Amino acid sequence: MQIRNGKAFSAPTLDDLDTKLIELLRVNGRATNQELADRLSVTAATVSTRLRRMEDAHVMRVVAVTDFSAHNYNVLIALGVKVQGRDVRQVGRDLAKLPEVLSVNIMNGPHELELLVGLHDFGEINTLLLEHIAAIHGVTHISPGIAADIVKFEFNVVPL
Amino acid sequence: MQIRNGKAFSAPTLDDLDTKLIELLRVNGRATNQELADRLSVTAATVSTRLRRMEDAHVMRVVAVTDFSAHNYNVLIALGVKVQGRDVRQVGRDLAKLPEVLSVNIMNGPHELELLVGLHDFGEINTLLLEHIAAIHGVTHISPGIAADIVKFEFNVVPL
DNA sequence: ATTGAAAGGAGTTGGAC
DNA sequence: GTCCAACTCCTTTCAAT
Repeated sequence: MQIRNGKAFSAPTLDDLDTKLIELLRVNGRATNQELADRLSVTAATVSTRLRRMEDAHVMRVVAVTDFSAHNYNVLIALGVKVQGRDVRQVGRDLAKLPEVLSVNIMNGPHELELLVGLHDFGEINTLLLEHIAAIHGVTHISPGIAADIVKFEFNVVPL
Repeated sequence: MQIRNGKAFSAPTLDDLDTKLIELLRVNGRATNQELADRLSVTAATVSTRLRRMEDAHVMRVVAVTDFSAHNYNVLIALGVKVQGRDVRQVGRDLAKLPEVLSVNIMNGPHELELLVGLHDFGEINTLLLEHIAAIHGVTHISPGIAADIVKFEFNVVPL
């Protein structure tokens, strides 16, 4: 359970049909209601109702995703960031606004924040670190150099 | 440039219209072609052509994403994993198959792999660590306990 | 909660610019 | 590459079960 708009909010239970709809939309988010209906042996009207219900309940959303190459992100780097004198979460949100920053995790470790950043080339690393990240209030230390490669990036599970 | 099906493959350049279409589909992936067309002052036929072209070129995809709560992932944990005697990438792929594992990054640091895992509750942590992760060939050490919280999880940039 | 039918709306294709 | 127009197909609504 979570709080949304100041009210307690429970996600409705997903039955078999809901789950199967999500599964199909994961493969093709622009499949027509009719196509989904045919595949699951229900009517398009039912699909329409179910999808609306899930979207309204913020259980599922259909969105466009793009390839790394479409953004020309050829270099992927993980960064540890130390924070002092400011709320960690707030610093994290500031960092998250940078377009190069793909993910921001708050950690209980030597570095309060851990970032995954995408760059067009290695030449950008200094600009990014010095001008963009180090410039943010509260950031006291950056540990770069730990090049990362992504094996799995589960975009199907996101906070909405 | 990348290699796909044994052939050199260059993503087509995205012009203004393509970019704006993606932007709109990021907000609502099930917007109708007509709606997109109206907003961008072109015809639905043009939108149809552009979307097909981008999907065929694997530049963009529209997919369903679900909320953490829909999966009942209430606990989020980052894990460092040490690997010995086996290819790191291969171990990473094995770990990626576990449903709890949301992301797998290959790192050049003390831990060769870094995972982000989702759990239904803290009680699951022992099962996950001992029975699922430690059981994978090549895994020699796990550093748990660094609880994580996600500020940003950029699902809009994924390998397709 | 699902259905069926009907009316309005949307998608695609081919030909012209 | 975009548009127009026509045809086909889809979406939504509402009464009924």
